[in-house]
Amino acid sequence: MTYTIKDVAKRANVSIATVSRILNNQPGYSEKTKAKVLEVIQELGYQPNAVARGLINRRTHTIGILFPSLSSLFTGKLLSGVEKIAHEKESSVIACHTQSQGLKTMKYLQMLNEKRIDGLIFTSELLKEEYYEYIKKIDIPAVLLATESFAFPLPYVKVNDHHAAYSAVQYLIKKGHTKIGMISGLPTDPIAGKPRIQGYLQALEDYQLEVNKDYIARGDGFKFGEGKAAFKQIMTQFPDITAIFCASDELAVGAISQAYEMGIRIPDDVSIIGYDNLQIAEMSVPPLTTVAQPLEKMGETATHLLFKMLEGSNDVENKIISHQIIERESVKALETRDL
Amino acid sequence: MTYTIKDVAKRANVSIATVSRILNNQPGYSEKTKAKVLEVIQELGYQPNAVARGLINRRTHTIGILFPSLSSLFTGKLLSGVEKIAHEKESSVIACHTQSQGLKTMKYLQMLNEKRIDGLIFTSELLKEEYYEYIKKIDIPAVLLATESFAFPLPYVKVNDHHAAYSAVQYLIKKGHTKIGMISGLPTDPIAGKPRIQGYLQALEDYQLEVNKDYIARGDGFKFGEGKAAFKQIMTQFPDITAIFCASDELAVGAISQAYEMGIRIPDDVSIIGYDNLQIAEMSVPPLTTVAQPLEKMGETATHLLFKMLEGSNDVENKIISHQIIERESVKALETRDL
DNA sequence: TTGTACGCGTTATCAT
DNA sequence: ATGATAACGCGTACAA
Repeated sequence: MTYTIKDVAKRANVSIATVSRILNNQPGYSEKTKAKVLEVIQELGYQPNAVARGLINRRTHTIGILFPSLSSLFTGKLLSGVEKIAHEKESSVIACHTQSQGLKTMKYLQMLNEKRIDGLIFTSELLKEEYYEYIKKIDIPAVLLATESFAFPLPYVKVNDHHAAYSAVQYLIKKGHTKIGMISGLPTDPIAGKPRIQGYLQALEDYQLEVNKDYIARGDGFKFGEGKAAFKQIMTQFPDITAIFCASDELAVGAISQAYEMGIRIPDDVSIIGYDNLQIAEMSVPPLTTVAQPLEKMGETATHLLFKMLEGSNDVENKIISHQIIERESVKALETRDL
Repeated sequence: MTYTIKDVAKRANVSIATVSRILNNQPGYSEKTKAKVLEVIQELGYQPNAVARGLINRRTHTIGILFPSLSSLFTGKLLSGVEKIAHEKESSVIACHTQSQGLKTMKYLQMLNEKRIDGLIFTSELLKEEYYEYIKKIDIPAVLLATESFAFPLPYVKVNDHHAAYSAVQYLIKKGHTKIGMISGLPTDPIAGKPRIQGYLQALEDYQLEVNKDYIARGDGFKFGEGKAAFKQIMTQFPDITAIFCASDELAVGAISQAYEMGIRIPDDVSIIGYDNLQIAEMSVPPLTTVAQPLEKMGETATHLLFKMLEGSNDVENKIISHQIIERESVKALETRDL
């Protein structure tokens, strides 16, 4: 049996209005009736119906979050941060899995709209016009997480990919490397592809190192298998490369794995630096040096931002989260250079 | 602007009853009015309010899922499978993060109850009496995923841990190993601790191998760091051990990592077999041989089971999912034995 | 301090 | 084939 506010009212010999007031601690009752009502609530184990509340308050205390993949190593941390803050704000989070498909994404957006979520977090991929138009049409607060949009004005929280990539390559250079390759994502990916490639290029230029476009092996994504393939390709073509910047930790671990198969020693023969600092970074053999995105913190920040919007704040600003080099053992110093 | 059924009705010159009928394709209108109404719906971009629907239908098309951790490698796959089926069933899933804390868990349970979720999935940890009593009290369909309860009658889906552990050790034995250690979780953990230890013990016994309780190094959990520590301990104490069964892939990868630090070669000096088959298993160097739990499939199965319960089916049965040895490169054959 | 009654957006029952 | 209208469980103006 699940009780309603009416049951409580009847049993406590008061009106539902009084019960409601007590529940929402608004003024208008004596301490005595309050005590009585609370007692009855306790007794019955009454729990307010959030659905009814949502209907009348126009607030469901639920937010939605869209991920291209739910099972990637990346997603967990993000979700964890988001859920943490949402929970602090008395809200819950509906996790959706778009598989990067436009159709699925639109369906999820619709479903979330029908459920009247309070706000939306969109993660890790490009915001298509179709999505933006819909979000705008249903007029719901939304923030971008681990992605950004150049075309549409939605606030975002992410690291500066260009800068982070630059830092990684700079680190390699300061360790004395001069022949530096890269395993990248798709250059057509404006979020995680191109900016990292450009950061890499920029660093080489700034330090007057040879830039050879063929030093960049492109994966179709950021996955392990692609890292393996790319490493093989790059190392057979340019065996004199001494260090590689990988655009993701999965790519980097793939490279390490491939190196092992090829009998190439990391970091003795070639140094590897990754990007992300996922759990696998510390678990790899050797442990992976990488530039960290603080994913959990990013999730928290995005959620704080979203709630600020919900509370009607007007100073919603994009947040660039600072990245950081995590030194482990996959990079070897050559003759060190002072720069 | 977000429209209601009233707006549609007015604009189409029909009653809200008719609109509702069309929306739920129930009989009682002409093709002509149907067309007209659909047209208006299109025009306005009307989307039914699921909150109002939930209130009257007593069905929210939302299920809740409780995880001890949201960011573990384990969780993602499980969630992915659950979400997939839920989505097929036109439902969404609220992900909760209990941190294995009783208080938090109870709070989540309450919140989910207030939101009037249709069903609940409880994962990866022991179902306390308090939880069960509450679930029973609010009278909501629930299934256990990657865990089971000996004390309380909730259906579960998981692999047979005892059997899976047995298989792993048997595999080692068939590869010719006779001095086999184990890195385990807590023996007091009735779900993932004890059964795996007993499976290990049983296999040794069945094949008349020496069982030495000290060959078991206990972690406080199943994490990477614990794997490292346990490996160090076990190998310094018993350097003649040739193979180790690890109760999780994280533990196994920790062992491999530690081996690397100690200059012990895997699998040449010692063989390692893991448990889970997470993504890290294929990524490790060398790639990890392990006994696979099909996590995604388990998530799917649990969700199917839950929906069966929702639909009032009475043949809800526990599902034991079959495990499977995934051969990779972390186990070396000694003189092979025919057994 | 307290209660009545309307409305939130639907579905469903009963008329017509 | 269609329309009024009463729920669903709650919050809140208004009245008392």
